[in-house]
Amino acid sequence: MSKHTIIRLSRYKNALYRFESLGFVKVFSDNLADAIGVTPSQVRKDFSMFGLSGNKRGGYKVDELLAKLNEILGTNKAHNVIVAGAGNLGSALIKYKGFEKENIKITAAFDIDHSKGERAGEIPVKPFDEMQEYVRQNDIRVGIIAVPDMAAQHVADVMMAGGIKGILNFAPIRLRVDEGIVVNNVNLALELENIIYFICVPMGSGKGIK
Amino acid sequence: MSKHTIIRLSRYKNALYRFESLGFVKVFSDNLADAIGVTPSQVRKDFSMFGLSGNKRGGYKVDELLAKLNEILGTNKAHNVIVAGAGNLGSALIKYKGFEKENIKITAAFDIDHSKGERAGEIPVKPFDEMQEYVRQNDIRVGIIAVPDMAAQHVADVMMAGGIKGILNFAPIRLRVDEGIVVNNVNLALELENIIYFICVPMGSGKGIK
DNA sequence: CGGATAATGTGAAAAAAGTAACGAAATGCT
DNA sequence: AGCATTTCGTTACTTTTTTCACATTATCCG
Repeated sequence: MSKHTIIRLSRYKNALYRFESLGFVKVFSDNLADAIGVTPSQVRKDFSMFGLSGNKRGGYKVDELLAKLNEILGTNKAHNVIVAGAGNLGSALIKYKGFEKENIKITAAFDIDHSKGERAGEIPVKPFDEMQEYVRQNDIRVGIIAVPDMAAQHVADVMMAGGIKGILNFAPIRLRVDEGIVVNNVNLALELENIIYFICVPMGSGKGIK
Repeated sequence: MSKHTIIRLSRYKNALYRFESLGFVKVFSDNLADAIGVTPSQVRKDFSMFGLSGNKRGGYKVDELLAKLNEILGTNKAHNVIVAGAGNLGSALIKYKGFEKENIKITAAFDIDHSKGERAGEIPVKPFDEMQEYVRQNDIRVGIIAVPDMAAQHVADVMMAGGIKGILNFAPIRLRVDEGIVVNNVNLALELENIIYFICVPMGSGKGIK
C-alpha cells in the first residue's frame, strides 16, 4: 500500500473529526475531497482499497468511518514515542499538543546534556546513555530524532539497537537503516526552500509550476 | 516542473555540501543517488531537465553544480521570512539553526500575546496586529504558520493581504488560499501516524508496505 | 409502489513518475 | 596516438498514480 494513500487516509480522518465537531453525521466523497484537496474519485478509490464502504446515496457515516480509519491507521491504540535531542526542536515536540488526539504520547526525551532537567509535570529529559535500555524495557517502537546532523546517524543506530522500528528524522541527512525500519524525514529548511523556488522562479525563468 | 523534482534538487544540494566538506571536487550520479536514495538515472534525468551537465567521464564538478543548484533553487539570494505564532513550535523555529545555511532568515515573529517579548539578541516577537503592515513594508514573501488550528486560516488571510506568496503551514488543516499562493504543509502528528501504520499494520492485517 | 435522482464502487483510460538501456564522448593507459 | 573503459545524456519502456466514466443501488417523492 502506497505511503501517499496512507497519508491521505490520515488527512481524511482529520477532516472527519472536524466534520464531526460541526455536527455532520454523514459525509460525501466530495466533502472529503474538498477538505483535503483531492478529487472525489480519489477519495472513493482510497476507501475502496481498504474496504471502506458507504451507502449508494447516503454517503459515509462519519462515526463509522472514523472508527474504521482509526483502526486501519493504528490510532485506536495508544503509542509511546521517545525523542532524542532536547534542544529547541526537541523541547517544542515534547510540549506539542497535536500528538495527544492521535493517541501518541512522548514518554521520554534523551540528551547528552541531560541537565536540561527532569522538570516536574513535564516529560523527563534523561541522559542519552540510557536511551537504548529505556527503549528496550519500555518496548518503544518509534523514535524522533531532533539532534544536530552529525549526531543523527549514531542516534539512529542506538535506537535500532534498542529495538525501534520507526524513526521520524528531523536531521537533513539520509539515515542508513536496517531492512524493515521505517523512516520519515521532515526537513524544515527544505520545505521553505521549496516554497521559495515556486514563488520566485516561475516568473524568473519561464519554468511554470508543475 | 514537478514539486518532487525540486525537492530532489534540494536534497542533491545538501548532499553536495557534505561531499564538498569531505573534500570531494567531483561527484558521479551514483554518488548522489546513494546519498539521497534514488537511482543514478533519476539523478541524471533531474539534472538534464535543468540543463545541468557534467563530463562524460569526469562526473560533475561539485562547486559548479552547487552554484547552479543554488541559482536554480533561489538559495543564492537571501530570503526573509516571518513566523506567526511564538508558542513552542514558533520559538523553536526562531532559534532553529538549519535555515541560515540556506540563506533563509526569520526576521520577525508575531503573536497575539506579544509579551513573549523582544529579547535582546533574538528575533523580536511583535503583536499580531502589526504583521500585515510589516509584511508589506519589508516586502516579505514567505510566512510560517505556527499557531493553533483554529487561528491558522485567519493568519493565512492576513499574510496574503500583506502580500505573502508562500506559506509553510504547521497547522493540520488545509488552508484556503488565493490562486498562485504556494502552501507547504508540515503535519507532525501525521508523520508519526504514518510511521505507526507501516510498523504496525503489515504484521497485523496482511497489507504489506508499498 | 415505481420512477427519478443522487451518490457510490470499479474497471478502463490517461497521465505522471521512475527505471533501464544504450549511444556518445571524455579520460586514462599502454 | 589509439584502444579500452567509464560515465553521461537521452530515449524508450515500465510501473505507479490519478482521473474519468458509467453501471449500480439506495433513497426520496409523488
